Amino acid sequence: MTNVFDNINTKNKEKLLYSLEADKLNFKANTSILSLIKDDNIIGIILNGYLEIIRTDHNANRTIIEELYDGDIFGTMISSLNNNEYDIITKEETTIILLDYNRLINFSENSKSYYNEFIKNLLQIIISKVKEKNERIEILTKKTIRNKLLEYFNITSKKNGSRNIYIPFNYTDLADYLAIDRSAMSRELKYLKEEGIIETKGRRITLLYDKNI
Amino acid sequence: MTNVFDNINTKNKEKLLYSLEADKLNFKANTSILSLIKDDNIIGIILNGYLEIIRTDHNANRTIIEELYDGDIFGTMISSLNNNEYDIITKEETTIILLDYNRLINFSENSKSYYNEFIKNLLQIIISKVKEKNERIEILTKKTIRNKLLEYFNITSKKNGSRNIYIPFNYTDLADYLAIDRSAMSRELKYLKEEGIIETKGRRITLLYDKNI
DNA sequence: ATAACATTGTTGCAATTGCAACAAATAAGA
DNA sequence: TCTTATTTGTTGCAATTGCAACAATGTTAT
Repeated sequence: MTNVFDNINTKNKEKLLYSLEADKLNFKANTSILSLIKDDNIIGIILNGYLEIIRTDHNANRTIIEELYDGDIFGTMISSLNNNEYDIITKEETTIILLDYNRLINFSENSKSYYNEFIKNLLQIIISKVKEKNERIEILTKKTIRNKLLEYFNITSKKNGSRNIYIPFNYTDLADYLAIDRSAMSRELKYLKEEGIIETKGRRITLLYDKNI
Repeated sequence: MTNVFDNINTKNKEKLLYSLEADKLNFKANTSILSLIKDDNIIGIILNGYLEIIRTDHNANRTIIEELYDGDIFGTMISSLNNNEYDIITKEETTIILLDYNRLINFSENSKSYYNEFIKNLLQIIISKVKEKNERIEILTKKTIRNKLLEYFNITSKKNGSRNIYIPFNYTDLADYLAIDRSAMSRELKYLKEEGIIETKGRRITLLYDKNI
């Protein structure tokens, strides 16, 4: 995974942050930092630490939407955080910096190589986010639970180059990711197993069907 | 809308394309150019003309997924085109250029200002695509047709700063965008009208409810 | 103007889904 | 280890949805 500071040495990193007038902020674990990035033009960058984007639904069920680590970026520009169901929380002591996107783009010292590296890294990170979002949309546009599951399996399987999939979250969160009811998903997984289409063992799923259905 | 060549003069544009070894290609109207961008690393740019990303479902119904004009970009990196339901078609005579993303990122003459402007423009365009995709995901994760419609209305209304919405596509395509059955959507719109929640006149919809529901 | 085509509206019906409630199995904490 | 909390499995049932089929309306081309 690309880090925004890849190919930028420590000295240049400091220079860059100084000239961008970036705010560097440190937080204890379990602090909400949502209010800091409500402005659409703010881009946050994790210098070190760990953040989660969380959704709390009307039943007070909390689900993890995204996990963010060193060098990752966040903001309303990148993830939808407008909705009052979302929050963004430090999970350990975390240092972030906040940038104004317009200032970044209109930066006067734009011939500096470290600046241009930084922009390129941003581009890389954002492109990978676009890809993730495309995948999710591809899944969400399927009309039945079965087809959502199979699309998810196909994408994951292709990405890993294996017909064995290890689900990176628990089944409750998977249902949330697929935007379907957990118990209905559980039922559908049972059918898929009974029909010999998949096999499961905990969070490991094996696809038994030929190619992509 | 940002164009990839904003702030780059014609001479530098030519230089840039030359040094990036970009292929410039011209097509008549109604030509499929999908095969040219199957490679994940290819970014296409429209120099002039007009493209559509089309989906043809199993019933041979065709829907427009995206419309792309001068200075816009496309590729599997940006829109999901893997699925064999998709195609990308010129709708008039169109000139495009194809870039290799890795070559672009590892470009040796990376101190040239036009190169860095170009990267910045790419970043801008891609960020706006991320936003669109976030919106769509926000809608698609709603569980009922009614909530999908209302979420779509809220987002559009907020974007336009008006409680009058003009739908930019026909109702058939709207259903497709929301990933719901058209006739079921039609029924739900009828209920919303009957309950005094919205009013419609052709593709103009007026929201009658307080704030966002 | 009229035919041919495309979009929108409508409805019955079957299939799918969400919801609720609870049991069983796992994991985490004291 | 024992207790508590979380996750997973299961099922009946009602609500929602997709599907199909067709009518009505609107659009385009000749």
